[in-house]
Amino acid sequence: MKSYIKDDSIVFDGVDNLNIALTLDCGQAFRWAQKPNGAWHGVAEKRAVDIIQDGDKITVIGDTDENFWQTYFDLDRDYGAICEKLKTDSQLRRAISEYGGIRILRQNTWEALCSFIISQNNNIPRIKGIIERLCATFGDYLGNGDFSFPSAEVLAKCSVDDLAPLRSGFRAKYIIDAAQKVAGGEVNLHMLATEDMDVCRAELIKIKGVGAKVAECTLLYGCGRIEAFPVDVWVKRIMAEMYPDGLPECTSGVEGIAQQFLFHWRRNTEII
DNA sequence: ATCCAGGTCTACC
DNA sequence: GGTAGACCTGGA
Repeated sequence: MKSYIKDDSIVFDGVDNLNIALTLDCGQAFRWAQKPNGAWHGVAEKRAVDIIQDGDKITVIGDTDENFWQTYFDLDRDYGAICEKLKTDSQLRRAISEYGGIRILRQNTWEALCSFIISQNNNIPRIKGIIERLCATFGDYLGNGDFSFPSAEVLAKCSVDDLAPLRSGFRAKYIIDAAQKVAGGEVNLHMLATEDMDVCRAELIKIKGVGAKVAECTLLYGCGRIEAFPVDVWVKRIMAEMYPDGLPECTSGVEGIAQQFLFHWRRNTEII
């Protein structure tokens, strides 16, 4: 793969194992939407961009920080090798044959934590709406109708009443507790990329409204921890139906990537 | 109207 | 230590 800057865009040419539509619209990020012209528009941290895919060529329009987007799309990880290993299992082989272009995004940790707190006992359209209102109300205006994701410091100063416009329901108090603990240093997000997984889980669960599932999603989508394994109702079904004796050995160390393929396959396939 | 949505907290065994 | 029930909101 090579990458280069052209005007206000970055071009990644020769990208393997990346399907932009699948990756941006598979429930791991909530701020991307496809425009009528086919481009994917969204904001990551303070960067509002359009993204276009043409075969193995990805163009990021509106930003020129190659390193940021290379990391965001996890382009330094060898998904080809990981998928080969996972295909040892026949059911994963089927899932990968249909959803092989999904990559795990390396999103900002706070943004992922906050987003998955909002996701609990909720549905995707409403999750997106709440996050949109969160950014529009408390984020910085970036122009063209886009807003940055608000910092923990800003939200730590808010009350439950301040968050009323979000219509996030009982989750408002959880967002504030997370913001206060992160901004105040009681919860250290920086350690989550490298510390022992059980230490990381314990750190995140200090936050009210963060249980095993949200903690695991934060580690997987917000810290690059591909060994994290979020278990929700769908994954519970998968485990009961397909892996009653536990995950196959080939998923060891990359459980989160395996989970993403299986989750998507199970949700989108009628017949088991 | 009633149920449900990529869960978690609380109360009680 | 483990598990029913409640929980904001809005679309089906």
